[in-house]
Amino acid sequence: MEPLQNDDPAPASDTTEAPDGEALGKMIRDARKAKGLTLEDVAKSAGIGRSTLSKIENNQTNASFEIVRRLMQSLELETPQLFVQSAQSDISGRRDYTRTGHGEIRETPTYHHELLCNELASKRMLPYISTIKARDVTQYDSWVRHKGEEFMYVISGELVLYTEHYRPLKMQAGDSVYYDSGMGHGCVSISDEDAKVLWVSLGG
Amino acid sequence: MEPLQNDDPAPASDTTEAPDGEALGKMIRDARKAKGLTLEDVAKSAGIGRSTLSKIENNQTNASFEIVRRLMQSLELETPQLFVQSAQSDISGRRDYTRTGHGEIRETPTYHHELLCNELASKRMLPYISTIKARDVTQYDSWVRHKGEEFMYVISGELVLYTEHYRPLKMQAGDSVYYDSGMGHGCVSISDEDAKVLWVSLGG
DNA sequence: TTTGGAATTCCACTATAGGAAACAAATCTC
DNA sequence: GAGATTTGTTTCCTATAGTGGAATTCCAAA
Repeated sequence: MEPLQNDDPAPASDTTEAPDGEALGKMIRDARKAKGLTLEDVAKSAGIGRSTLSKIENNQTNASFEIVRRLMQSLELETPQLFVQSAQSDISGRRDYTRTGHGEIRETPTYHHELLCNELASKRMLPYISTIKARDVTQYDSWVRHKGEEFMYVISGELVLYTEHYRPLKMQAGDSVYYDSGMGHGCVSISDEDAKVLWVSLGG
Repeated sequence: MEPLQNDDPAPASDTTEAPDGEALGKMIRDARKAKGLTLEDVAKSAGIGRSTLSKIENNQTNASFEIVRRLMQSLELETPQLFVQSAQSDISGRRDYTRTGHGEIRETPTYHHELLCNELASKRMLPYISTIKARDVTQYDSWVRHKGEEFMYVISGELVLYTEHYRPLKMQAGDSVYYDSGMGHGCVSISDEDAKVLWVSLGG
């Protein structure tokens, strides 16, 4: 399995094999870090000792299957916002969230993101649904850039997609758009209800 | 939102929670039997002792991750298959509201595809909307394989996604799933209305 | 039934996984 | 800045995973 920050174009092997000793530790550490959890947090959640977890992450031990299984559960069951951290590596310029303690992630006043898959390390596309607060224009002058491509589909609501190179695009439920996400982009809801948007992002 | 796999309140033993060795041993044994191999064959191939393998298959030991990994390789089991019952499945999806248990149907439909972007040559992802004819089961015995990954989001209707390696997955509007499209897959609408599905496909 | 290969159990033994606690290194308070 | 607190690493030590070998049971075919 690949690290969480899979910037690389990936070998696209269709058969995923179990991570070898080295990859396993890194994968677990990445996942934990991505959620802002401490060794103790995860260890306790998985019902193991934090020293054990430390050794596993550093590949100093050959963990039992049961332990690995519990760790996977613990790391994937928590908050679904795991992706925010991993996607952050692609975003240059601005963070759209602020971290509090213990893996909780506070969304911005404007956006609320919800990841649509887990086991990010093994996936190349990143699908998520964003709720865009109604008529919130607090960030409409700043946009996001992250190398790669992005597909967007409006589930509900009405919004305007602002981009760096094109004129703003008014969109309604059912509309969709495909663009290079290296180009600055951002959304503003223009109706009274929050807009719900499905995004599928592909890193460059 | 909850993971799709967790929508089955009833038998936690089989679906969601790790059957704690029970399933692991059985899975390995089944795989071995399916190939007509003896304990010795597999043990030697995986570089472990016969007695060890016997214990693992009978859930009399908590095997190490490394051992399980080697067994997997020997038996040509892929990670998703291995973890499908213990950890999160590789088919990971989310639903946006609760509902009751699901049936298991293995049928396929007729599709009508609608591309959501043009200039395909310059794009890596392929987004399109498919209308799946209501209760059309004409192709129930054939599925599609194409190297790469695929994300699917149900816009409306009710359908079952059946795949080569996993149990059929009942899905409703708002549900989504991410899977390796090299694995055989197909859909069938199970309600009276045509199902509308958004697909984003990424070639290998 | 007999028979021969396959599977399970038992045994003594070694290596090590995993936990507790000590330790170190940051980070936070006042 | 000193002390307290938190996070991660590194000792130990015990429990057990994993081993080959041999005895025993299982099981299907002759």
